[in-house]
Amino acid sequence: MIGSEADWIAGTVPVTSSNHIIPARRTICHPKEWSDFIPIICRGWAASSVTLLDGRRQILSFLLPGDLVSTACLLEPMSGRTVEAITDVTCRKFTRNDLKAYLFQRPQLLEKLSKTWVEERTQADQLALDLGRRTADERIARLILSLAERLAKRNMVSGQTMEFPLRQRHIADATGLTPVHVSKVLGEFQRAGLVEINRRSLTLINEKELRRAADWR
Amino acid sequence: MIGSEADWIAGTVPVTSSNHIIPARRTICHPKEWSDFIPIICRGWAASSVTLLDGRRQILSFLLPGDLVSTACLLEPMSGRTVEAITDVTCRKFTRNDLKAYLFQRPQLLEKLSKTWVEERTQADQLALDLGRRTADERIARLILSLAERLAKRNMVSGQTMEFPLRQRHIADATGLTPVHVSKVLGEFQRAGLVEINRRSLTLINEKELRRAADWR
DNA sequence: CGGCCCTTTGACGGACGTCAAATAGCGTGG
DNA sequence: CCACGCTATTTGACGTCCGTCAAAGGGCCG
Repeated sequence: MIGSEADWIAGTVPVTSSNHIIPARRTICHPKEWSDFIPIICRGWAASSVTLLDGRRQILSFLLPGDLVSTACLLEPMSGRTVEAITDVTCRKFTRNDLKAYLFQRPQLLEKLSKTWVEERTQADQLALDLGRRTADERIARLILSLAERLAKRNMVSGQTMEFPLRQRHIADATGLTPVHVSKVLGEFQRAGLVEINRRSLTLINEKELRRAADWR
Repeated sequence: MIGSEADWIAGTVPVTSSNHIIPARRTICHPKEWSDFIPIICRGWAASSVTLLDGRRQILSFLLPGDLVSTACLLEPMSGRTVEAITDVTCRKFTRNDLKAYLFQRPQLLEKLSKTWVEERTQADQLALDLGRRTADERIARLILSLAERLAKRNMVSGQTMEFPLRQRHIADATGLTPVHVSKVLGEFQRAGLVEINRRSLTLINEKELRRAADWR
């Protein structure tokens, strides 16, 4: 949990919290039950998503250690999202009211909060751009690079390799593609010597080329 | 500007502001120049979008009278977005610092702000779901319905017909499609008797069926 | 009248989805 | 340890939705 985005809250708030351990594939928050608690991920990976009745699903973000589920729901409850553990997850739940009271007495924390808000908004904008206007290759390459970047900030990368517990259906749901197509693209990436994936770990072999494929910057 | 989302700020804030008139097709805010001013639309339609170097563009939201450009950039500047007038637009620009000072002294306004934040976040989630997981027909139908709903809140619908100044390329950029395909889908919608569009105005002929096409609820 | 942008339409192509079958992992229980 | 059942991954054939390209017509304005 080093250098993560939500340190300013996880580390500093002396507020009632309770710890939980959720096994992989179990849901952490149901779309209805966004009521009074705000979870922060302490260990493991999770996904925050929205789903249609017929099963189509869109992952909005992956949650890594230190991440708040969404800063937008800090002050007001927000519904419709499902948060689901990808690996076994340890999380801590804060009660919203305590957190709110605490925050409103510290303007400089609100400043920090609004910075985080802007970041989150920017992420959302980029997601829309990706889904609306980028090709499958670009989307997947960008997803890998952005995860690598976030993991690096948390010291969760050694050399060029990192833990990578995502299933291809997670990647598919995050990029608006099908698992089959994801498999094909990842296959090409590996055959082209851009990355290597095995046993739940990913290595960036040719980061430069991967960035080119991602149209990165 | 009746019943619009940002009334709580546009109507109540006694803060320095300046009025501007921007002709159609002109840009209101450049991606770089998000510095110190926050525009609110008073009259006309605008679009807020992000673009890639090669010209691919994604519209993130349409701005109607009363709309703030984005609540996320109220307290902190945010860059990367372009705001562009669709019709002639009258807008008012507030200076961020004044607004900030004003808000921080009124906790109940901050509450209101955070409610708006949640709404905006929910919109963003739905946009991602649309772009990632819905068909062209669904996306277009939903866009029309959501605009109709927003216009209705502003008393800008008479009967079932409303001003509708969007060009098909706006719809395309908002839905992640091409203008050509938008034309085909709108053609089908009209031939199927769902809507009628002419001379920059739109009439809902068969709203029920349109909702079905949109998979609306 | 001429130029520009928008819209419509059709033919064609390509990116991605669907379906299906084969293989590989992986955890569980014997 | 093996057997098993489940879930992931891979691969190929095929289909479809949507994009591309091009041409023609319409509306608007100088």
